[in-house]
Amino acid sequence: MSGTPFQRAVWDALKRIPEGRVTTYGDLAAYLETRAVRAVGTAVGKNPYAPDVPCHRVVRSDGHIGSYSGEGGVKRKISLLASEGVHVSAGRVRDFAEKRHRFV
DNA sequence: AGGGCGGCAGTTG
DNA sequence: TCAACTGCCGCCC
Repeated sequence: MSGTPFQRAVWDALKRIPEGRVTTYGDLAAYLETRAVRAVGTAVGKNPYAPDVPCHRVVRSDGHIGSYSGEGGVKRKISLLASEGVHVSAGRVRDFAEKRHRFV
């Protein structure tokens, strides 16, 4: 099981996000040249390579932490981000604009 | 500030 | 195989 081409494209994009940075589902969709933002979210959640593919570095376009279907849920997502220097308070990423990674 | 609809891949009946 | 529902969202009403 290695996922569909679409999922692999999403996961591959995730690996391009540097540590300590985050991106949004919208940016991900734009990078993949699709408007299927929800589909992107679904693909991210299906990621089977937990730590290797940093699915926790994907947040909402408004800076909110979003959701997390992996072990520990949102709590875990926040912990992982915190360990990289990305702090979350009140469900929001601090200095979101600065931490936001742009695919070039 | 809140709620609802929209576009798309995957999964399930 | 076909149709319908769901999902780590986003944007407009």
